[in-house]
Amino acid sequence: MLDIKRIREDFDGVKKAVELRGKGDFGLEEVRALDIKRREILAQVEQMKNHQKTASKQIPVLKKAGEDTTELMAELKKLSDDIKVLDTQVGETEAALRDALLNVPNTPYKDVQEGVDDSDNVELRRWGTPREFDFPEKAHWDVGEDLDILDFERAAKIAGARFTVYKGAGARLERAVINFMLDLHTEEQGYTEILPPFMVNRMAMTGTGQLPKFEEDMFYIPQKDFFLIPTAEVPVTNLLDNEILSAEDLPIYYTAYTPCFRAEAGSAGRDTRGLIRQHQFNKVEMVKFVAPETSYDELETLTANAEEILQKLEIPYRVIRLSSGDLGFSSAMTYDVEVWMPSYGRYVEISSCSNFESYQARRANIRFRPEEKGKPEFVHTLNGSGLAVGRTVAAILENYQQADGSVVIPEVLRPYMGGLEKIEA
RNA sequence: GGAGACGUAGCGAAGUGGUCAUAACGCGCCGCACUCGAAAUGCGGUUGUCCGCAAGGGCACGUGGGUUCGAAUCCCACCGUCUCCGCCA
Repeated sequence: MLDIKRIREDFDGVKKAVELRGKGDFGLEEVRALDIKRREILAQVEQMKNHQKTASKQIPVLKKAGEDTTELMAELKKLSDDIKVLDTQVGETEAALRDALLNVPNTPYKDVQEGVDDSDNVELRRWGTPREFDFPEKAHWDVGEDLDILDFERAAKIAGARFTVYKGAGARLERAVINFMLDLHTEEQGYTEILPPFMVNRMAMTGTGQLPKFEEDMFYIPQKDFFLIPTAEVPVTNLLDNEILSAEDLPIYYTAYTPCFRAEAGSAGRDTRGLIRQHQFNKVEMVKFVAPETSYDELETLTANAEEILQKLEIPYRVIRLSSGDLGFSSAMTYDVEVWMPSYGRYVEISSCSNFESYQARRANIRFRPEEKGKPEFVHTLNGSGLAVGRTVAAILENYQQADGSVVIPEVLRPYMGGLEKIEA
């Protein structure tokens, strides 16, 4: 969430920045009103508490001196009741303020171009050249089914639409991709591997910004008030919630493989075939906790770390910067990495790398001490997919397919496939 | 799931209704003194947050309620940890 002091001191600036996202009102006026109300009541009740405290301490003294305290106690009883009423008001106002604040999105970074939606996104660079096929290329779901390594029909029997069963070399390919990505991040890029819970509580979901606004996108376990994680970002970022790190601890780089669960409410009819949009998919995620002044440099290296995977897999991609209107709720700036998908005839998102600045850190209360004895400050958090595994497998199946229906295994993955060079029917 | 114990500063731990919570005591850490230097010793310092221009004040003893003039202390609920039993991979 945003700093209430910043909203207090630069209301118009914040309002203008938030409105770059379009999509109407974010309740900033309400935030301002609640903030004022809260401070008014607070000043009053704190003064009363001070009196209550001082007077209460007199009671044992007076009693010892043999004086009658009945009258004083009656007076303080009245004061105590009044304080309770005001305290309740403070609590309610504070809760309302926090709720309102949680619904205000992050302000876009200065480099983010103003825009309405994804049509205003800016392409920054391309890598590789899309392959020219000398045969009619197939979509990955056909490649997979023809090779008997993907089974969407049987997945539908046991679960429903938007699920996949991987089989044989397909299952192994998925696992190979996961291991390849994790090894690259941990052995060459300096990340520490985390294997977190796949379910989290409400507080964690609020810390990274999925709640309260996007509850309908999540799978929920009412029995325990748990949510299935929509991304490893949630458990891994919240790992450090309510902690104060020392300056030497930073930067912290974590990477984690997890399945991800998304209800995909509101995307009925979109990407209904294949691996692109599933209720459950695998992803390797990178998460960074860094000092504020370094966070935009860290975003560049984070994105480069994701790109390196596609370079090593030798699959063409491009990098775009999201416009203010396409930016995620908690993000200040986001680069998407998009992989070339022959069946789509275009680039498809495979990674999203974002700098959240202090927005998540403030929600999750993740701080560090810039100087030994100094005041704690909020860290900056970043994360990026490195990469979406199902989409990577889809891209491999499409980009590496052969005229005879087989699929050549990218060289870097062969050690993870027991030396297998090609998947054949 | 059943029974019990516990949750106070970085750690250990005291406090069981009042004028003890920047919280006894111990350890750790930082500074100073002593020393050529170190150890030992001595002295001092070691939470965060909110309101306020400031002076100053409020809050926090796992979390949330309740009782009371006053709660770390009494009561209720929840969360977590540990032990035993049951079940289970």
